[in-house]
Amino acid sequence: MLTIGQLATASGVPTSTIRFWERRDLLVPAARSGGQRRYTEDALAQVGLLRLCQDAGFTLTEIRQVLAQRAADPTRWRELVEAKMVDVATSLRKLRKAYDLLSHALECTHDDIVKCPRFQAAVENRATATGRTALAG
Amino acid sequence: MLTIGQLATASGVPTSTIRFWERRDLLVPAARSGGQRRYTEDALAQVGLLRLCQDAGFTLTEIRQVLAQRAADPTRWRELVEAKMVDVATSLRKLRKAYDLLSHALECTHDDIVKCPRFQAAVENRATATGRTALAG
DNA sequence: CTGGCGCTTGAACCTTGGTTCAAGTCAAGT
DNA sequence: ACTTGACTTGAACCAAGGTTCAAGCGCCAG
Repeated sequence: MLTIGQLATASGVPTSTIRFWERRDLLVPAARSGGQRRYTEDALAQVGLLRLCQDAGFTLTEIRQVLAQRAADPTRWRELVEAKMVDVATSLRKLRKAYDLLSHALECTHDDIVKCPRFQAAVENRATATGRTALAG
Repeated sequence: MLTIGQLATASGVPTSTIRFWERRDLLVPAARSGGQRRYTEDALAQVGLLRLCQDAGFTLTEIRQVLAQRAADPTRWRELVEAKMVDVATSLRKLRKAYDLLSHALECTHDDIVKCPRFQAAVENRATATGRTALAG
């Protein structure tokens, strides 16, 4: 059995965070020995799962839902995962654009980047995608 | 000349955010007419630049630095941009992994994902990459 | 018995990026 | 003159995801 400190070291997640997650119902309350938490190796996988879910862009609230419905309601679970895949794909596209724009910023010969047509196109693109209504001309 | 409301509509950035950015020295204080801010079309590009920098993952603090050194110190400016490109590339790799893992989660035949070798490999990978020291066996 | 380490708790605090609110000002229209 | 609508300010508030702190407990070594 691991203490919380050992679990923290093994998983790379601070003790403060592990307790925080338990308070937030993301981890089942650990067994106690003399008031102290004791973990099995399984907990390592649980903690790892939480970090991976975070990497995938789930908020803690979403993760709680996913976990709750993991075994209980496979249909709903798949929906949540599929929805998140769409989010991730969107983020990927945005990040790729950002990367291209950064790399262009290094190449760009315009002395002021706000005059660069490529930059202006990107702004324009973003603005139209984000609730702009008036002044469209 | 645009009022702040018109600029907000044109750029897709709320008035509250525009004022916030000005307070944070990310926008030069607008000219005033009877106490009210008045903007030229240039401001539209400035606001757009801010949003694009955010998309690229710069924090507001970083953006302030980048802007401050844009004309003043081209060398330093390139460094900041190059450093951010590295960050973005890292984020891209992580997101791709997350995406693959999500898609695998939908396919996976293991009834509990924490038993799936692919999941365990991902956890292991993440843990070793994140300051793990003890219990490496 | 005393240190000291690692654990416990709840509460307070932190950072980032804003949003909302109260109270007031300004310009235009009728 | 009065109303209306958009604007002004500083201050308070929000959400997420933690971190830090004070005060105290359990247990082992010396």
